[in-house]
Amino acid sequence: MRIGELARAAGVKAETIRYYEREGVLASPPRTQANYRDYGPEHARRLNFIRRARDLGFSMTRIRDLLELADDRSRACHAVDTLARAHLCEVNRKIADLEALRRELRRMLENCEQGTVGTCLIIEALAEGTEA
Amino acid sequence: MRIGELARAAGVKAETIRYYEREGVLASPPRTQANYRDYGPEHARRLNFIRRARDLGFSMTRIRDLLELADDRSRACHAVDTLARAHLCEVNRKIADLEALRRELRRMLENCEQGTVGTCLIIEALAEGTEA
DNA sequence: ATGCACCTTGTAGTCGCTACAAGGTCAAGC
DNA sequence: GCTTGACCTTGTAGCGACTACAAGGTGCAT
Repeated sequence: MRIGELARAAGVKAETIRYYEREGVLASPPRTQANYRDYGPEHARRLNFIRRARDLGFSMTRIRDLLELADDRSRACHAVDTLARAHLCEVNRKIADLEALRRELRRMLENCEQGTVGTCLIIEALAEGTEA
Repeated sequence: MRIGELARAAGVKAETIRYYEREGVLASPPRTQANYRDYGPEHARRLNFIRRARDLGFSMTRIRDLLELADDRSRACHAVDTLARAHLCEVNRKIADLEALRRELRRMLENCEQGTVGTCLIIEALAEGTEA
């Protein structure tokens, strides 16, 4: 698979893929005789992971971290444990925040259906509550 | 409340707050006689909202959008409906992705407790599945 | 053999901050 | 009264994660 095809499949620009390679989160693929990058399904899966994780607000550093967890089959258990636990914390917080936001969006939609706009409490949904 | 105090309360730098003001997502507060910005609890709530939304991977444009939903009490119902529906979609997708990631992190932690590291399927958790 | 879509590297620009410089404000302590 | 030091002001420059563009090579179709 050439870079353009992979880019379309993952919904990113070819430049972004080359950027990920430079940054070391996506392995350099083999090259064709014409020096074109030649990707396999493994690359596609990894790229999808990176995109989704970025979309969820994880930094490149965090993602590098998660990928190391995924790659290092020989890592000691307590290291895996510590890392995974930290990530789980962040994930839980994000889910809680998103659920609060979802509740409020749904409430607004219900009000709308009944013709009463009512007050919008989107800000309040994320203003305090789940954090700290 | 002065800018430093607000910054500490929200966990951001004072520069970030001034940046949000320049960008028009946070209203210009009144000034003291010494020309210092003077914030109230309303500003704090809005700033918290912006921070959490950014952390959840929403762009400034999306946030501007959501804040307009919150601010415009006189908006027509079908406009609210369309906007809220689009946001709800994105929120649902993010929650689904995070839940997949959480399942996999939890599974790894369980394996760890039993001393068997096993294979890490973090990438697979986000590689395909919920999207499209 | 000549378009045309695609690839290559490299550099510069954008977005969302973040750090730093140069200077003004003000309460506390001498 | 005067200095010290924590805070504020504006402005400009840098960073992380892309994104766009330039200048040129590749390869298949007509």
